[in-house]
Order: sequence, then C-alpha cells, then structure tokens
Amino acid sequence: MTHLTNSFAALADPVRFAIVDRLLREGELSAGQIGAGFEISGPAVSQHLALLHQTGLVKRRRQAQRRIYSVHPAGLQAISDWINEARKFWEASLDRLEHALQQEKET
Amino acid sequence: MTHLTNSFAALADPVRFAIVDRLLREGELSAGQIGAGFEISGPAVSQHLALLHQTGLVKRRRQAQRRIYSVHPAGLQAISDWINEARKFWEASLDRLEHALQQEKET
DNA sequence: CCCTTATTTAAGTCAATACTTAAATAAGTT
DNA sequence: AACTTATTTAAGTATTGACTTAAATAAGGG
Repeated sequence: MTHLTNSFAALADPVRFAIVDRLLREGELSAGQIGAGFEISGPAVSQHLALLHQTGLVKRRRQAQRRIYSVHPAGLQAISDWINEARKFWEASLDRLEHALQQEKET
Repeated sequence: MTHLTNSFAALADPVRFAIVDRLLREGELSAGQIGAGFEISGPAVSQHLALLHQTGLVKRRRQAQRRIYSVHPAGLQAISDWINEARKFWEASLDRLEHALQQEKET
C-alpha cells in the first residue's frame, strides 16, 4: 500500500520520470550518461538515482568507476498490478453505466 | 508527459491514494463520507479532492449541498497506457536476458 | 428570513524535497 | 604514489506541499 505511494512519489518528479522512461527505452546507462540529458548538476542527478534505487524502480551495478543503472521490472510490476486491479472496478462501473443508458433507450 | 507526472504526484500522497482506491471499490461517495475515513480535518480532505479533480483522476457532481465524487477512468487510463508501453520494453529486456542465460547453459 | 448542514476558500505554519557548491570516496592510469 | 575520471555524500538554502483554524459559499428546511 504505502509501498505503492512511494513508487508514485518517485515517478512524480519530471526528472525521475524522464530517467526511468529513458532507461526503459535504452536499457543500461551510466550515471554520467543519464545526467548529460539534464541541465541540473551531477549531484542532483545522483540524488534522484539514489531515490529511484531505494524505491526499487532501478537496479545498479558497478563497472570500474562507473555506476550502471537500469530499470528494475519488479518495481513497475507493482504499479501494473494495482492498475490492473483498479481497471476491473472502473470497467465494471462503466458497464453498469452502459446498461443503465441502454435501459433508458428501451423505455 | 508532464501530465503523467501530475497523476503520479496525485497518487503519491497516502490520503489521496486511499481516496481513489476507495472510490474505485465503492463507486460514488460524498466529500463527507470520504472525509469520515480519515483523521484529518474536512478542509484538508477538500483540498485533496480538489487536487484529484484538477488532475483528472476523479469526477464530481452536486447533489443538494453535497458534492458526490467518483473515479474518472480517463485519468487512470493514461497511467495504464504508459505502464503497458513500459512493459513492452522491460519484457523485451527480460527476454534478452533469458536468451543470454540459455546460451550460457548450452556452451 | 434565520438556521442547520455540507463543503470550499483563505491565510498562515511546519516539514519535506529539489537544488546548489564543496568535499569525500572509488577505481583506473601513468 | 600522484593524477584523472566518475560518482556520491555532506551541508545549507529556497520552494513546495500538507496541514490547521477561521471565514465564506451553497443549498434546504422551519
């Protein structure tokens, strides 16, 4: 529960969202490569990466001096699971609405 | 893009997340009914609801003095769309990993 | 009209967070 | 060992955000 809100908080920042989105498309990237895409300082990027890692949305490994980051699917899967369960409810309610409108037409 | 980060920011707060989750399960609820589930003040709840409405995650209508809130599916659909596109990427990378491990076994 | 009920808007406070620069750590190269 | 490269940690500041109480708005009923 609270786990999920942390994931949402992580993705709520435009910089962090862009980082995750880019890692999804490009696979593995070093902290430096990631930072080159933004105008903010290196430390600022590092702090964003630390938060994403702590939240479980990205993995990292060392390669010499570099830190290589990539998406950690389990973190996104948790969001996917919630959305899928949520969809069950909202689709059910849309179905009820459709039925109600149909009833109206028929009278 | 930025639209999505606003949705994530809306769901990043535990109170707002709980509101949306409850609206999904219970359908329509008045501001008062929603607020009764939390220990915070009425105005605090009202502000959360205003933000959720502004972000497009909930709809509202008037019923006498009451404001009736419900989930606005389009808002959640946008998140669902992003997650589904994201999954394409992360599943593709998992497939690559699986193939690589398979290759290793075979040698 | 005044009163009650339901909710929002306004105004102010406190804590969280995103950023900065400077210093520290980690690893590789000469 | 000294030097360069890559990144993080530390420390301080400024903005954002969640909350409070008090006042305003909206709608219905006596």
